[in-house]
Amino acid sequence: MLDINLIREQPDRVRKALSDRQMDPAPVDRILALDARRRAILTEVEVLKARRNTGSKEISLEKDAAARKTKIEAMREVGFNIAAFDKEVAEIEEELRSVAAIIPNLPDARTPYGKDDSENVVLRTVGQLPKFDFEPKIHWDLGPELGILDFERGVKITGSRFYVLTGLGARLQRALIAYMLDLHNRQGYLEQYTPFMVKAATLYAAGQLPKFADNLYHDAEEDLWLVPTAEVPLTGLHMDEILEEKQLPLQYTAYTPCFRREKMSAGREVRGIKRGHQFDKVEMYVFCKPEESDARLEKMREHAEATCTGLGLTYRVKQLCTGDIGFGATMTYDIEVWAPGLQEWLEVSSISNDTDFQARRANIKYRPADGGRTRFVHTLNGSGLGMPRTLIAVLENYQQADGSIKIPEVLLPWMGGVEIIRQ
RNA sequence: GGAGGGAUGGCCGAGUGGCUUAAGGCAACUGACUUGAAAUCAGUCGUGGCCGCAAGGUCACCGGGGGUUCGAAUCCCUCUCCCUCCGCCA
Repeated sequence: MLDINLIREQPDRVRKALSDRQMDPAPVDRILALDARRRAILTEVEVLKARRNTGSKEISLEKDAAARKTKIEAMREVGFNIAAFDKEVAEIEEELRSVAAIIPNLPDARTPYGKDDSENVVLRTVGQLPKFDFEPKIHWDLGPELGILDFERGVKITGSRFYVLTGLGARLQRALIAYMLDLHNRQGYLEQYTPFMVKAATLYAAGQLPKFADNLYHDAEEDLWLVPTAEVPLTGLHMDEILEEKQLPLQYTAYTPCFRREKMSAGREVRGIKRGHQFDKVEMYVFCKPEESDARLEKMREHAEATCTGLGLTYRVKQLCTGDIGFGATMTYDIEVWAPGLQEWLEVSSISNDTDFQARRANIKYRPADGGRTRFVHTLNGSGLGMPRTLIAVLENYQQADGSIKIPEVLLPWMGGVEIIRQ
């Protein structure tokens, strides 16, 4: 949610942001019209309400029955007018909310212009592309051959795009999750275990609703939604709270499964475990003071990079362009790891500064230590790496000529003595 | 799932139709007294909208939404959450 004052005072800036994001700027004009009408009515109706307040008080003091009756009649008339205005204001505010709810955040000035993901900018590549003295296999061959990845049974019990990790495959993923959570704990993030189902208000707060309802799983009977990312419950933790400045920054990490209904075209990118309706992820999330969010974004990027470095994976850092940054984001870094089997870069992490966008929707403020007016906090989110893709990278990078997988050293503490996954 | 009881400011807690612009207490902050602190005294002490350069004015908010009324924290309907008991249950 943008500040209505900002839209009112700098509509051209908002229009430009929308067109930079390849969106229609027309809603800005609708908002301006609704806002002007709303304020005009408010000034009128408030005069009436003030009159009603004093009038009602006079009635309570009026001893003469006839005079009392006259006054009540007059006030009844005022009441009708108030009700009519109130109704109109309510309608305007509802439309204002629904239009404003689909306006994305303003891209940061440093976010490069670009029409879509093809214009994202590679900032740097860390590590060398690994060389193999054999033809590296793709994870969808490696996994089943080792008996740690079972596509057929996933399809049998649930359907297309679902798979089962078996034995050391499941354990390897659990090791990755534990490794990331422990690393983020050391980096200063407080671990959270949250519900995986949330109510609509929580999704709205994080910016997922109303715009992305199509991508979410919803239980109609209980009116609960499955989380598409831990970012949603983590944002919700402090909904409708006023924090003290000394509490900030609040840094959280959480593991959750993520559920996404996105319509995926059959035949394209369907193979393997790269993209599914259910995947696991460890997330980082920060609530901080506005003046700190710039620096926190860089810190969080470093923390995500450390995850890759620890695993010994070659990766590159991209800066997303205006046409590709997320709905609530002002600036976003993506981290992609190299998958030598697939021969492609896999997006495993996305780190964004949402500034006060989510905080407005979630109504999360803080009280400055000097006692000044409350202000909205800034929020940042970043994947500590998405699981199936990281798993792909580990399998494909650590494969050996005989088809076995060497376990990365940082994962050994959770592998129960297993150092190599063999057939 | 069934029966009953609740939800008031940071916290506790009064308040069942109009001198309530929500009593009182605690906590916090400011000042006075004090060498300093404690105690005491005085004051301040919620969030947001609208108008205004400002000072200030005004409106709304007593879990959410709706209704009755000239007037609602208070009455009615409804939803959510919490507590007690019963049932079921990993």
